[in-house]
This record gives sequence, C-alpha cells and structure tokens, in this order.
Amino acid sequence: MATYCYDYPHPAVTTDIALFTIIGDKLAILLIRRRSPPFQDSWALPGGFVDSDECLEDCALRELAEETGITGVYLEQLYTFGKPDRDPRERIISVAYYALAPADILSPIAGSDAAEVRWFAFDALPDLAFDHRDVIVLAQQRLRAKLDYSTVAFSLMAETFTLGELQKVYEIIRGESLDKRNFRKYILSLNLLAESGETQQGCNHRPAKLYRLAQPGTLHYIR
Amino acid sequence: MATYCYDYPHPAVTTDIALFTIIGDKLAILLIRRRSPPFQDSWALPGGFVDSDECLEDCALRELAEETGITGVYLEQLYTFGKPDRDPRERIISVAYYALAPADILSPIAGSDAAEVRWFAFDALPDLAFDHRDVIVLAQQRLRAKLDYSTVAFSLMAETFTLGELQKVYEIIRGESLDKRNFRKYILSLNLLAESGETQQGCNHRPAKLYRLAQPGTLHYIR
DNA sequence: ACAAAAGTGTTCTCGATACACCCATGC
DNA sequence: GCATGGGTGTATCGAGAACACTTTTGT
Repeated sequence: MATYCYDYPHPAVTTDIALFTIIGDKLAILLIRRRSPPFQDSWALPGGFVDSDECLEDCALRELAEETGITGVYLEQLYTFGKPDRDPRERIISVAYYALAPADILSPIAGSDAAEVRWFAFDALPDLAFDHRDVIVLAQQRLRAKLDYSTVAFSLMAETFTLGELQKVYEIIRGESLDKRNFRKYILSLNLLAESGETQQGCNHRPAKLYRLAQPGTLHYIR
Repeated sequence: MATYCYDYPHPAVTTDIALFTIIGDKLAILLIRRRSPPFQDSWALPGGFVDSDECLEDCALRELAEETGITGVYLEQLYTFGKPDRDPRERIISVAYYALAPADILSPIAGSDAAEVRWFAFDALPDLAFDHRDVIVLAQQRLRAKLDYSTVAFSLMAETFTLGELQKVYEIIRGESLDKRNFRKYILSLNLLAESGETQQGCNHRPAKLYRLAQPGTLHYIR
C-alpha cells in the first residue's frame, strides 16, 4: 500500500451531504447505514473522502452517486465542521453540503460503502454517527430560511406540479399552514412559472393545472 | 524533522480571515504581505494551517493574532474554498472566515509570518495571492446581505457611538445614502441601544448623544 | 453670523394579511 | 349527491419611503 508523507500533520477532509426531499407530507432526509467502523451499523449522512484532484462540490456529487445512486440534485455548501475529536479515527474535517431533489426521481440503491440506504422523516431521525445530527439540524434551518428569499423550494418539485403541491412543500418546510389565495398570488407574481397546458390526471376532484419552471434549473433570489 | 504518513493523500487545511473595519468613510480590509513563497511579497489575507488539535474557529483567531496582533473581533465562518489547484505547492483547502472590528482598537503589527500588515480600502485592493480576491468579494456580499437581517454592523462600532456614525457605517456597506429620520426610527425601534448619558466632545457642531449596546457582544436577527 | 451636523413627525404607498364561496371531477 | 381539492377578489393593516425645518455647538 502506498503511503503519503508530510512534514506536519494533515487532517483528512470529507464531504457529507444532507439530501432532503418531500415524501407524503413530511420532510425526509436520505441516510445510509454504515457497513464498517467507526459507528458500524449506525445511520449516517452519505459522504466520504475528497480525492486529491477533485473539488469539494464534485466530491459531494460523486459520493452521493456512489453511495446512493442518486444524481442531478440541487447542491449547496452548508458549513464546515472541524472539531478535532469529531471522528474517533483521526482528525477529519467535513465540508457539509445540503441537497434537494424531487422525490419522484429518487430510488436510492445501496452502493459499495453503504449496507443500506433509506429515507427518514426529519422528525423521526434515528441515532446518527459522528456529529451528523448537528449537520442535519443546520441544513434544515438553512432550507427554511432560504425559502423566504429564494426559489430553492422549486428544486423539490417534479418537472410539472400543481400550485397545491407547491404550497404543500412550503407548508411542510415552514411548519405552518398558508392561505391559499395569498400563496398563489405571491408565487404567480414572481413570474417564474409557466402553465404546461396539461392538467392533473386521475384525482377524485377537480384536476389542477400543471405548471413548470419558466427557466428550469435557475435559482432566483427574491427581495 | 518529523514526518506524518497516511495511507492515502491528505490535503492541507488552512483558515483565512477577511477582517473588515471602517476607516474614514471607506470599508477597509486587513492584508498581510507574504514574506515567503508562494506569492512571496504579494498581499494576502491573514491565515494559516490548522493545528492538529484545534478547531477551525480557534485556528482563525490564533492566526489573526499571530500575524497581526489583533484579538477580540467578531468572527463567522464564510465558505470553504477547495479547488485542487488553488495553491501551487500542494492541495490546500481553505476554510474562510470573515471578521468585523471597530477601527479604533486596531493597530496591526506584523507577526512572524508576515513582513508587513496594512489596511486597504475595499475599492482599492492590490493584486492578491491565491484566490483571496474571491474570498473578499464573497465576504463583502455576505456582510451587505447580513446588514438587512441582523445587527452585524454593531460589531464595527466602538463601545459608544453616535447614531450619525452608525448611519455612516450602514451607508458605506450598502453603498447608498439613507434618510436620517427613517434610519433613526428603524434603529431605535430595535430597542437594542441604550443612551450612555454622555455626548460627543470637541466637534464643531451640535454634540450628538452617545449610545452603547444594551447587550454588548450579542448578535440579533431582525425579522 | 455662519458652518456643520443633530434632532424631530407626518403623509403616502405598496406589499402582506385576513377572509368565503363556487367549480370540476370521481365515486 | 357528496366528498375532495381547485380556483378566484377585496378590504384592511402596517412597514417602509419621501420629505424640511429648528437646534446646538465651534469658529
């Protein structure tokens, strides 16, 4: 096995990814069960060591893909966690990211480093490895704050969606119900949605109009 | 010299600190002139390698103290920069912080790693080492954004200050002039200031009341 | 007297909030 | 016909913006 030597101690650097989606009427987060020590068999955020020639964001995307098979998410750097004792093996500094994706394209598959991959409701998290609970709590706070001044929530929607579904997402993240008319007025006033021309199918009530993003993949800042 | 060996490559990790203050009627930032390669004799942000047993924030405070003699600033993590080639020597990941301090307590002194320490106006920066210009630009954006929803600006004030001085700070960071009456109404409605009882001395106009923070050292979020 | 910044209220505008009924579909 | 969510408009309230003159001090 090759070894890499330095004149002074170097920490290891990882990225960890808190991937959120909406499942049913809950905010959910993707966890993997660790198949090796430390914290063997504990649940943890997907993530892993930064390769020597990849940037941090690429590392986060690669680890997410390798461990869960998921690609194409919205990804944003969250915070860097660096307490000296946060990993029992050696000094490990973790650059945490949070990610958002619509639930419908996600069917996670356990990868090489993970024995199992599963969604957990944010309000029913299991015990977590390392300081990953802190990471998740911070990520959720950031998500909630960012609802108010950006269009991050759109990253949680399928390609087409109804205004009712979008409102539901806002309500779940903010933890409170919203007035339907005011919400629609607000969202439509942004001029970021276009009617797809289609309507909902197979619901046992009046079918809603389906909307899509006028400029898909673009994050907008409000105010 | 001792060597430290690992089974796979480890990046080096540094912290860099963008310390802002207000000098005259300009936003200013503290830079050091590097006394060794790479970028020898270039200006750069203060910062340096994380010790093996210190947390990231402690590292930032220590490096700032060692290189410039400055302590007691407001400090907040900004972003982690990790492009593989951002340092020509080896892979170095930098956790950037931004810091704020009132100009009056600051008399920077060159430390061991810095040949020279100086304030530069934000709008007249010299060429900078590494990606430090990106760091500074991001830090200034964060500072400006945070003015609107927190009381960060108070960290730039001396222990007592006038409302006129505070307004000046807001105007400098936002880059626009503000209405005096509206500003005073807004600031006083926060109920975070207390009159010190004193007034300004030795100005050739009507002396202003001096205020102090009701709870010094506390950051408040507005809205 | 004059220069220079301190101090002080009111009006208006616009965005945010509160609120209730009819509509289209599946069963 | 009834249950279910879709779709629509108006009135009110409050925060933010615009705006000008008097006061106190030093020179």
